Amino acid sequence: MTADPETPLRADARRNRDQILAAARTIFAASGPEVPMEEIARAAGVGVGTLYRRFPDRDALVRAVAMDNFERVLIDARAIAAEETSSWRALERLLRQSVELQLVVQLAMVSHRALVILKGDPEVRRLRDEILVVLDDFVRGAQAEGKLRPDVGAGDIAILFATLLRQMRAKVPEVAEMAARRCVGIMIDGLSARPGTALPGRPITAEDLDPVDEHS
Amino acid sequence: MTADPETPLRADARRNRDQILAAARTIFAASGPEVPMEEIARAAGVGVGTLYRRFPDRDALVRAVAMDNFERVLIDARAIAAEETSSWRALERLLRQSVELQLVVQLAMVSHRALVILKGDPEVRRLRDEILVVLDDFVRGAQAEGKLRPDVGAGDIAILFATLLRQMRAKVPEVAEMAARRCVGIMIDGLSARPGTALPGRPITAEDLDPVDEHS
DNA sequence: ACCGAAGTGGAGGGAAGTCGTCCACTAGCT
DNA sequence: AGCTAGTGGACGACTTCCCTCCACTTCGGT
Repeated sequence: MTADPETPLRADARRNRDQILAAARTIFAASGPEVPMEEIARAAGVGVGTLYRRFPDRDALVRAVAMDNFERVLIDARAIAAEETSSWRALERLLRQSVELQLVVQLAMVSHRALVILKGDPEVRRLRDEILVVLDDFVRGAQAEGKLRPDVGAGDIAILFATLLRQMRAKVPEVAEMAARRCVGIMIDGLSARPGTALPGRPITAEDLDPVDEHS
Repeated sequence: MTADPETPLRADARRNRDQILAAARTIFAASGPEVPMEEIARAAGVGVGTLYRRFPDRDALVRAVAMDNFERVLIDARAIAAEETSSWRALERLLRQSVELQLVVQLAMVSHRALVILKGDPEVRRLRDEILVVLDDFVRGAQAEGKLRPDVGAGDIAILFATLLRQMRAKVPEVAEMAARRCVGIMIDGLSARPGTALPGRPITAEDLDPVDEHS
């Protein structure tokens, strides 16, 4: 999707395609994979027609965005793995960076609709699994270092993040419930006092919750 | 909404009303405040007509559910406050209980649509603030006990949970972003190894992520 | 310069899904 | 037994989104 066009694709077309992908990534991240196609087109500065010319339907777009994102993350993860010597540090960096780079979408894609769309695609699957492999290395490594609690797996972390960064639409009752409990457990530990890392910014107070305005 | 009907309301009508509220709570929690009214009616075992008779429109229902939930939580919180001597323990209990009792909705209600609906209602507002007061007590108390990291506020926790239990639809860029970063920070601390609480269940692995099926 | 192919945008037909009303009918209360 | 509150679900109006279609613009090679 990002590599082998049958025909080289004209310069401006290429640019538009990228803009669409970028816009879609942002918008999907913010509002889920069900936003009107037109909104994406507008954000990308193109007409719906162009959008549909490049991506036959919504599913194709979702797939493309997913691929694009997985690729970025995978590249990041590998770069980190190469640079960092401590697995714990690597893990930490990966997670933090994921937030900044809106990995959100990527894991967040686990949004029922998107899930169904991506589920069948073997390419997406493959990429996802590669990422999980790297993540798993980090996890095991960090645990060997004694920095990461031994009772979590790569899945825990993936879920924890997917859930935190976006909602985890309840699905499989059992797993989902347990996952929720564990996340809470982890977070509670994260909250309990001890020489941990300092949090960025300032404490968010009850007042800060109010100024949640509109923009539409 | 839960207290002073103008007319006593007939026995079965009362029952239906409660069932509707219960169903709505569950469904809203699972799928957000935009689900078709009919779905709620069906889940409650009544016809749409009945639903509309009791709640003029969607907003009224959302409001009622919110009130109902806030009330429950407030009662719970106060009960806990009375029973528990340690603020940290109280906080812990409140948070865990919130998951089980689907406080979800309640904080989760912060879902754009719902937010707008509830924003204006002073009654809802009042309840919410009362809850925050109790929560704030817990927080300060737990911090005084040295059990809770001193650099978080009641807002942090509210956001952390609202976000974790349901998605936090990005809104105010600045606050939301900072909040996200802090949540991550907290979770990372929660993840770092140390004599913390044991997590329930077993580690969730990468494989566990797959069996996410449909049901529709 | 020029021209043909590639690319573009957005109006609009049509499908899907919701809302909330309306009313014939049922079941509580006295 | 009778009166009235309460019930359910069919239904028409409406909204929202999808994606096609095609007249028009732009690119890029000669």
